[in-house]
Amino acid sequence: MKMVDDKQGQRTYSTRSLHGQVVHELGKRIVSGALSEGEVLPNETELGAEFDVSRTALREGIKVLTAKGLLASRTRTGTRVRPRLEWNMLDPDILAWRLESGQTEAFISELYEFRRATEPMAASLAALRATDAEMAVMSQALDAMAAAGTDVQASLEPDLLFHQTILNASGNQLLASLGSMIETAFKFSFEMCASDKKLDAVPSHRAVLNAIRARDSVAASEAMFKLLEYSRTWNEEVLTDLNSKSGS
Amino acid sequence: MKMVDDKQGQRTYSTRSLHGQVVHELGKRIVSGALSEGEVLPNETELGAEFDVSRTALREGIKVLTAKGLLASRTRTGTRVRPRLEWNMLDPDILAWRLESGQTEAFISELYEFRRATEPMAASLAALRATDAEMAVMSQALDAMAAAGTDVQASLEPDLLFHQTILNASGNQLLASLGSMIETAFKFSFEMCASDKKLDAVPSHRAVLNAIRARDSVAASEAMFKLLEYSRTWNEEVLTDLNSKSGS
DNA sequence: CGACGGCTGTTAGTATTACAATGAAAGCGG
DNA sequence: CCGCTTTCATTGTAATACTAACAGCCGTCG
Repeated sequence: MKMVDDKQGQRTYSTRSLHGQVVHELGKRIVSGALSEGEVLPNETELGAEFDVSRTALREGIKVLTAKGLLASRTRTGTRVRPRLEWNMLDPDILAWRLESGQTEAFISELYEFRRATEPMAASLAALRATDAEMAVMSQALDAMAAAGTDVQASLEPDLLFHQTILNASGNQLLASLGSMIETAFKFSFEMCASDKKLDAVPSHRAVLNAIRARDSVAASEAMFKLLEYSRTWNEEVLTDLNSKSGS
Repeated sequence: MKMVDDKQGQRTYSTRSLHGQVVHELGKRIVSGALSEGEVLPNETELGAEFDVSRTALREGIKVLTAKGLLASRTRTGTRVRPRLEWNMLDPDILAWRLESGQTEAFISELYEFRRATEPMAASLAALRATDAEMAVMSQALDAMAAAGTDVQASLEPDLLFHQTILNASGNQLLASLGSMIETAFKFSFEMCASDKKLDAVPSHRAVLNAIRARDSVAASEAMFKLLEYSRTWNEEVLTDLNSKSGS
């Protein structure tokens, strides 16, 4: 029997390899602000020594972060952290790092703003374009959520599947790649679920599915909007509960 | 005197370096479908020979594409193209490659769907949060557009600035990083602008700015929505014109 | 006969070394 | 003070050697 201690998620980059470790360690430092915008990193040999990896492995790691918009290298000048505005904030790894690196509340609020903009649109498109197979998947996911009852943890996986399927069913590849964003939001909920606050997400999800089945794009959009408002409210209540408990 | 034939844009990865060339060449092949999902690439020595670069440079290129979700490497099995669903479709480079690689019409339509979801939201948030400085920038951009008149090309740069500033003013970093998406859409308009169809984008933009100035988030959202519909209609008309001209 | 388990070879991963190219900054000449 | 040259630290590229992982083969054993 094998324990999987490192829940991988959609993370594009595994932490197994050496350059992968460099990516995640440096990535977290940058996103958390330990390395601030414009700051120049030590040169490659020094940095390699610090991480105890060869220059090769280090450079591969740097290239990955460059691809995500976090770093920029130039000869003679060195490698420096690019301004936050130029980062690819929707990159799955960056989302994960932001979640792990403080400012959680503000970040979650950003996520919900973004979801409120995009997911209703996805639902409305899904109402027009979803295939029978996709609706079947959504239906099964809904059943699994119902079976999980008030066990928030157990219901998160089918919940994610439900949302991802809607995104895919929108027929818009840009919307479809927002799955990683939702997953990040769920990772947060997962940590919050110690609370005794009850959440019955099934009805709001069912409303969305029904609207899609009825090919009613307006209703689908509205139902999804309500779902998100409901979910956000729950998250905020749990959060304020936690804060009041820890406060003095 | 030097000609800059390769207009750089926001492109995260320059094509100057060798591994950069590998990134763009392989990236285009994958996005265009010349390399299809699941396909395994030749091994690193062979592929290096094909591009006439060392294994080092090739690997750095591959790492970049892996970071964007296009590739995945495993020992013994080799490097293979990941399924489209797992690509980071909002990555600036991937957007650019999609634009260059056929299916343009469908892609543009996706872009507009996405913009219709996000930009009205950004405008409504900007109405609540924009600083005086940001509104000043928007105002100047608007003036520049007006000065450009019906010269679509000249008006694109301030137009982009206008939209980017709204995204930034939303105070939401996720929304802010959609600038690259708008830029891609504009790159397309740029190519279309040979048309004799006239477009006066200034009034619709002014309406957005006025709503933001008035701190009216609902009006800002609606004005942005109308702006996008107007712009989309223009693009489609130009496109059908072109098609009817080239079609026998 | 079928399932299991070790062996083998291919492939990516890492390390080391050496050298090339770049371009910022110091130095120099006018 | 300006503009040209030279310097040289830093990233970029290459070549080579070795390590680690692991899919698939093959032989053994139940």
